[in-house]
Amino acid sequence: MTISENKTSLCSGNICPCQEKCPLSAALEIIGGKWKIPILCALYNDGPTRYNALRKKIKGVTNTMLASSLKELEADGLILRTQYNEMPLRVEYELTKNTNRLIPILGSLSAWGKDIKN
Amino acid sequence: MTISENKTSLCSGNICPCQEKCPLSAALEIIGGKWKIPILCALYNDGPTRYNALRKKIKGVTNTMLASSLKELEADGLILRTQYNEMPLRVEYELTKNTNRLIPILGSLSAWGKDIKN
DNA sequence: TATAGTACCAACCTAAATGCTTGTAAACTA
DNA sequence: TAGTTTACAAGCATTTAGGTTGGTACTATA
Repeated sequence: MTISENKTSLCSGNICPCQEKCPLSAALEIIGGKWKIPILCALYNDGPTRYNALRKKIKGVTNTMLASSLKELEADGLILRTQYNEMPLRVEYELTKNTNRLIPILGSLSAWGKDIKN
Repeated sequence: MTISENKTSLCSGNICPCQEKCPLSAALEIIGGKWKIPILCALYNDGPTRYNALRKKIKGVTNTMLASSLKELEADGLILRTQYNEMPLRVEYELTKNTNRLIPILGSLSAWGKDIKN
């Protein structure tokens, strides 16, 4: 019945639609939400950036959303938080190596999203 | 001030974080939501599939969600709906060419999502 | 002492996404 | 003619994401 073809697996062994989390859905959840991509893009474009500088660059974001999104991105290993105990306090955020491997994939997605509009 | 480097642009001209929609965010919105990826995976794995077959394969999906997700995917050009006026009515859904170009990108995302867990 | 800057947190509320239940049309089948 | 199957749709409830407001702790500078 089921013919085993040499297709690219989207779920690495598990067949989607899966009950347990597949890595694809996991990845999309990590970068999902309204502010994650703008944050990643800002850090990608400008390198290490301070909290308030991010607030100014990302139009419309609130303290609540920026702080919680940064926390989640840090917990997921996508960004690195470095605190300098100066006065006043300085905190810088930057992309990690994991995220740099993600960038070209997002680039492809962006190109696909551009094409599909035509 | 701004040094023009030869980085991959994620937003094709516009600099994220952007006020207007960038193609990357557009792409993520199209494939976002709880059921879009399971639907695409099911159609990718099994080819043209009927409505009720999708319901059985995708565990936990409701009629409301399946019907509305299919409609959105069709409106966005990701799936093709074909109706056969037999008795009883038969409707089949399948991926379009646009979606087939998306598959390898999702494969990369999946691989990245798998790696990041370690 | 007063003011201002930095990096956040917490409580509350709204709006959007998702879920549940029931209903319907069309056409065969017994 | 009643029942069955298929592919949905409408209405309402619930859950979750996101937004608003206001505040904290620390320290420097005037």
